[in-house]
Amino acid sequence: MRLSQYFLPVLRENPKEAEIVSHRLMLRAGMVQQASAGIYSWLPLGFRVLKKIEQIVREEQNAALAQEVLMPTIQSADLWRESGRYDDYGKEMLRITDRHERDMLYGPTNEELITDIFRTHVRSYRDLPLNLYHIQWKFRDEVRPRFGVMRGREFLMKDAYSFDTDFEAARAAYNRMFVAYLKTFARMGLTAIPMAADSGPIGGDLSHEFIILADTGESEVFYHRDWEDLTWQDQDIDYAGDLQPIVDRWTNTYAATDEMHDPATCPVVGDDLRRRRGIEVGHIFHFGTKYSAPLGARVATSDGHEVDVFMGSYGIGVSRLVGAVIEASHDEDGIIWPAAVAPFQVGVVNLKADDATCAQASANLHEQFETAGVDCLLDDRDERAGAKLATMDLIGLPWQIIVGPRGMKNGVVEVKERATGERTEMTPEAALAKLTAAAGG
RNA sequence: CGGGGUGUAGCUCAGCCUGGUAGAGUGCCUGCUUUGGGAGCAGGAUGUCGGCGGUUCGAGUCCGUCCACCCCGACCA
Repeated sequence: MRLSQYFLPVLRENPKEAEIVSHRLMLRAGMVQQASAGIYSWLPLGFRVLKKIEQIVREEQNAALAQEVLMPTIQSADLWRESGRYDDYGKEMLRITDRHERDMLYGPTNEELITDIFRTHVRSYRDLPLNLYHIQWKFRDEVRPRFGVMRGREFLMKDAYSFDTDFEAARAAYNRMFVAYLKTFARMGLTAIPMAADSGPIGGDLSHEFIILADTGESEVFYHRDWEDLTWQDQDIDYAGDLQPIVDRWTNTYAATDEMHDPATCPVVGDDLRRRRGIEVGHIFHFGTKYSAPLGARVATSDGHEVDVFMGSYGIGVSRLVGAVIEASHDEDGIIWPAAVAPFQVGVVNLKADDATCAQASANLHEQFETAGVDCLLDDRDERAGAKLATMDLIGLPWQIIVGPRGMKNGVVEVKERATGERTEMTPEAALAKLTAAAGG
């Protein structure tokens, strides 16, 4: 993509409505535009990142034996009356009336709909286990939306729902999602710490929030310092096998949100106990028959009984993650995208647009990256060098190739790694080879 | 939902107290000079001063009312 043709409305100054860093940077980098409070349009750069994150989530859900469906944003109130939640759910639920005066709502969540799908089609234990997920926009009419896309009213979310005949099978389903979440966040370059969460009486120990650490996080978290050395080692997971050992390994070390943390009973003391802020990016929990019972979602067991199906639900805040990644990865010059979610892998900067040698060399590099399947943004605008470099730092592509007349005299370009600022001179061919390899192309 | 605040050019803001021709910086357009970290000079375009009502000879400015947005708290993926 050539920047001269790309819609990237960057701002030099901070819009005043944005307080926290991810919100500021997303507006300045031309990723989103607020449409109204807590509701955003996604511009090309932001949309690319959103889709990258969504795709990673999708791939890991599929790998973990979940199947993708798509449920609507607008739901009928009838199902919610059946589950008893129509009156319970407060003003966060956006209620709508259609032309026939029927009560409708913009879904804040999908337990009712998915349970309806299940009860309509599934009658036997032989059809289980089953896990259905979708990635869809939701709406919660928060009193006070803030933090940009991290706490919007409209947000893109993945939620999965598992169905099992008994608690032990439900635990296995829970474990599959637990491990899938570890893999998902690790792929995005994030360390997400699973923290025991309050699930009420039904869930037992089967409720975890996945929290990434960031100083601007919304909530306070406590954890053993061993977490700082615990990183996910990529490995092939057999989702049909027993995942309990992996889950145990990732739950044995203390970590808790402030609601769950009790200094009186906390097993970690002194320097070992770390206290920081975090952002919740995922939440998984088992809720048993809470919805299956009122909605009549039952299956026949092998011995001919009928049981209310055991369910769990597993959410990931996809649009929130865009902001969360930035909170976790930026500096004073702008965003620093982890490669896996970067909108482009490489930015080629032609410092001098009217220099034939530079123009040729940068255009060649751009074309060769595209041919190699590496997303590349070529800054071919007739701008000052400083402005172009500042823009490139702001939008945070993992690698920059700086092509200028000074280097071209010696046949070299400069390769800059955004995260470290480290610059190396090399020939364009070497730069191409290095970054194509780095991008896994 | 309680408390506080802000709406003036694409963006950041001054002007309002004390009513009298709509401003600055940046961005944008044109030209020239520049060209390795947001350049210099010259010229140019841009506003229903958030909406409605009122007071006044006259309202961006005073009064009323509505709306939008932001911040703190409570609440939440």
